[in-house]
Amino acid sequence: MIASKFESLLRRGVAEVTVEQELIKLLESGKRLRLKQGFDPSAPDIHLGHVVGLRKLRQFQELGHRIILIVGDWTARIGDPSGQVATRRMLSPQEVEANTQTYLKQFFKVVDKGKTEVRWQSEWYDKFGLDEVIKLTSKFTIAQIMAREDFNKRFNAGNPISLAEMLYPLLQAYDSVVIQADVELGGIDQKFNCLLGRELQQMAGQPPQQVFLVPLLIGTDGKLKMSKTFGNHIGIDESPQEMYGKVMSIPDHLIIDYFQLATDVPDEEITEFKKQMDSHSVNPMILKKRLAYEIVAQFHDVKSTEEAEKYFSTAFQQKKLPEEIPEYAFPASHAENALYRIDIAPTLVKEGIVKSNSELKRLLAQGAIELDGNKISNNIIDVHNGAVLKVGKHSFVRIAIELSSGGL
RNA sequence: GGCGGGGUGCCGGAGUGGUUAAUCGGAGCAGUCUGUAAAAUUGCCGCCCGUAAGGGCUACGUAGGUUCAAAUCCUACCCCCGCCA
Repeated sequence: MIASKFESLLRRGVAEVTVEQELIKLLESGKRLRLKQGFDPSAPDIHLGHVVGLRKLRQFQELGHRIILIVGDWTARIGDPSGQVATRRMLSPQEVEANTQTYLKQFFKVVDKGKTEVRWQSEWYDKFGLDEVIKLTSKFTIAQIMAREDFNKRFNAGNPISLAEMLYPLLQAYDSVVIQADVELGGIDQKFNCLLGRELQQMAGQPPQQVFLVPLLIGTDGKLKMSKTFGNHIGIDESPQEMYGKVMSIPDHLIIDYFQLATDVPDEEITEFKKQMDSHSVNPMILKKRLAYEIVAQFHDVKSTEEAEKYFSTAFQQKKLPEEIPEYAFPASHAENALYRIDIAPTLVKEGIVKSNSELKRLLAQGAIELDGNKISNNIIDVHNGAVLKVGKHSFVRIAIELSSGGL
């Protein structure tokens, strides 16, 4: 039985704990635990999927434990072999540094900086000699490595696996030895690497770390795990509006998961939500708005969160214009009764609102562009200063007339 | 070292001399519907010019060549994968 004070920590938003009983013992011992979490400075932006684990880290911190954040500046060179992505290019030290700073900044939006120790793999791997590499690699067999599911799949599919990739789990495991981790936290896809850490620690005469695995959050597409590569992520550095909108666009079946994994909304309430959804006694959209609020409020202040909510309501639900519309200059040829003739194409393309003239043409043909609420089909239009263009579903542009001296 | 297979658009994957800007699927974008959900349905989906019809340019690993005409044939080179050693 889990002691009630750890119930939520060990149950909610947890995929698997190895070995649970031992972790409970550790928690109860009153010892200040060293929790390890690594990251590769190759893709610096943290998204909601990462937050699931980060929130756990924070919970541990609240219990007085210490986080050791490993900057994987060496493993980043190899590239995490999860998935079948091709070998990544090596990053320059400058890139690593820049990515790390971005990462840390975002990381500490969730995790308590004061209770975190940041360590770089280069502290130990820069000095690693070939003899040590051989020593390390000789502790494991090909069969052990091939037991890893994704390697196995790739191998059987005839896809290449470089030897360097095999080194990846070993390096990650060795990190645990160096920092003497009590617990390693990671996504469920990290299981293999984390378990290897246990083995290596035992070989080194250390008590093996407990492995705390969190589920993978499904991305906004509702199918794949959230990842920047898949373009289905909600970045924690995004604006309140973007974030709010993205949460609103997730499929209904993710709502409960998101509540559980990414918010502090109490379990009882979530259970109630689930009941309501199952019995169709609530419009899921209502629950989603609550969800969006809860999520955005974690990364932005209350005021901006409320503004984002309001923006969503006015701009999308009531189809009114949002309050803040970016303004761009449109050169006008001539004026007549305060109407200016402009060509919207150059400015829209220049500002990146549409990708190309061809793109704009398509949008026009498909009725995707509105001028003050009316669809337009031509890029040459007569407008008054301050008119608003809506391009596609998301973009609004306020027209600022710019009179050219020459005229057209 | 030997033998075999392969490099096509964002991805997967057809195509083996002209009718191919390149079948099809996925992703994406947009319209309708709606709760910026799902499902459905329609259209678009290299770039540029043109209101349009249409025209031009660039593109099938790289560089040359054959041909009126090449993603498709030839030569060289680069890269990838597998098997054998």
